[in-house]
Amino acid sequence: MAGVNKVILVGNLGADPEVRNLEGGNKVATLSIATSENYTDRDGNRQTQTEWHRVNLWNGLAGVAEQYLKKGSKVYIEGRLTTRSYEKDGVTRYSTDITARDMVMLDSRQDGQGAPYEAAPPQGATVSETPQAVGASEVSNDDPPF
Amino acid sequence: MAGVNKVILVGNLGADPEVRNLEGGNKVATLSIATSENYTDRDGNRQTQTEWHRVNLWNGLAGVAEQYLKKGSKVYIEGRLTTRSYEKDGVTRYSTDITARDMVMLDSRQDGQGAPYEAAPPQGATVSETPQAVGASEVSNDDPPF
Amino acid sequence: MAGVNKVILVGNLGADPEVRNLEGGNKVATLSIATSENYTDRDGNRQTQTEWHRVNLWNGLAGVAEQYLKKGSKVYIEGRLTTRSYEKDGVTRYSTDITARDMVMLDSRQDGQGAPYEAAPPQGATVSETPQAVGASEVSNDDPPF
Amino acid sequence: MAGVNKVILVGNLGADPEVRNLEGGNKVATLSIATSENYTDRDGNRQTQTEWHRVNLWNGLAGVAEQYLKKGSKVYIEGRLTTRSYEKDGVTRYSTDITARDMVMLDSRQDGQGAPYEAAPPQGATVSETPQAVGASEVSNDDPPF
DNA sequence: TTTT
DNA sequence: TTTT
Repeated sequence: MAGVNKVILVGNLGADPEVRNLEGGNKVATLSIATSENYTDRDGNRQTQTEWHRVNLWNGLAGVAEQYLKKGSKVYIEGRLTTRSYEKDGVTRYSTDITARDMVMLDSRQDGQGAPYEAAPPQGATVSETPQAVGASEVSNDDPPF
Repeated sequence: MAGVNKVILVGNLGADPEVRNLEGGNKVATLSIATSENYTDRDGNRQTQTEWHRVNLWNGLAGVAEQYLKKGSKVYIEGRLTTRSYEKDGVTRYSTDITARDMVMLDSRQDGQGAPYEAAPPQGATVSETPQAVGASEVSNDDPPF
Repeated sequence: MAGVNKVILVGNLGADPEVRNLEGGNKVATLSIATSENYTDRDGNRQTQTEWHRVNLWNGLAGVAEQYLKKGSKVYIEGRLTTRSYEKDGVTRYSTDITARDMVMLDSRQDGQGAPYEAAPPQGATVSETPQAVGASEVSNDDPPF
Repeated sequence: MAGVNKVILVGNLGADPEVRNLEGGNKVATLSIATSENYTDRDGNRQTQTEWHRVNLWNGLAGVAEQYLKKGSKVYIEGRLTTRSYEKDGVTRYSTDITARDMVMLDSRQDGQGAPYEAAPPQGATVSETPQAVGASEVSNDDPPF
């Protein structure tokens, strides 16, 4: 029954995050992320192909995105595919998004012009929806690593 | 500019593969794959959430899918997300698919009723769009491992 | 500073799990997993290359491994690389293991000879070290999906 | 038989790449990459845990590493685990490395002091051991995407 | 040491 | 539409 549904992206935000505070007290941030691949076409010319992805982050991750990400930011995202259906103009339509489970910010702090992030975390800070206490890597101690 | 666009799925086919032979000589197989996750809801009841994924396989991979996969087959898929737009009834609509890069068949041969596959490859046979010659794992020899 | 350290395996157990109950109350199961790749060498002969991996599972995952896995079982493992050093005969030696974060069992129930698992979970049951409540896939409700 | 053996890293080089040109004409570059995770220990203190990984890149990838990477560079690596054994002082020892299949450079060009890269590719350029021609994302054309 |  |  169970399976694996995993997406891994490294790309840049095409716009600032859109953040919504929902009635039930949850927060969701939506990112539009471009992943580009370079390749050489059959005529030998270099081409770039870009895909755009809608990524939803919830609560803790949404707060970090709201605070630290902006248009142009580079991020690593791990999540899962979720397709939802909705009615529009009497037609059923589908939208496929990525729900993030982990995010790593990949921009250098020092690359900013000015001081865009007041309380910026260290470059590359990892944020998980479900924070994990990571113990020592020794198998022989009595401490689980997750 | 370049980035990462990766999808990893383990799930079951909801139907037999749909195979099309294109005019240019290419072959494409489309799979409908379900990935299911079990969880306990806030009332303590076990629930299953299923996502459905459209996966396109090309040429070599398509041929293997056509020959060996059927409704119910369990597979591992690695690929990338591709969103295309199309017009329907004068409205632009979007469809997000997965283009497969690698596939591993996860069914045992012996689970079949009868002998569905005349020339079945070993269970779990890996098929790549771009077959790789894998050398010895010794770093010290003069042989690259890919 | 933060980064990504991820391992994904699909392979078979070379032996039954080794389970230890530690003094602090933790349980650890160690799996020896083979991943095999087929390729054609430069002389055109089919070859198989097998890598062996040591995988450690903790507590909840260890219990599931102890109960349901055995020599020959096929599993999907997601985890991270952990290298530890130890002294042996006055020499510092290193061992690189994988610490599992998720496991999916890939064997069919019906492939058993007899009834090896009294209370076997559904085929492909996913077990996580940190169980996740997964909500609906609707973005528009007020329910976070993780 | 076949399986999956995949490693994904995002981390920084602890030293400049070590490059060797082998007798058979192959080139190999070895990277030492740190992946760090932040967590809160049971006393509520923030801790960082760092793992170090040995990554081997061959030929084309090795050339790119040699030319563009240096101590401190941030990279995304995808590859597979390879364990080799060797004799030292009459004892069999094991070493587990990662053989890279893809690399994405994650540093901004503009972060350099001076002009370290004469012919630097765009930031985040992806390099694969086996370059892939990536076609259009339209399923309906006759062009395979890999 | 697995699997086919 | 799958799987258990």
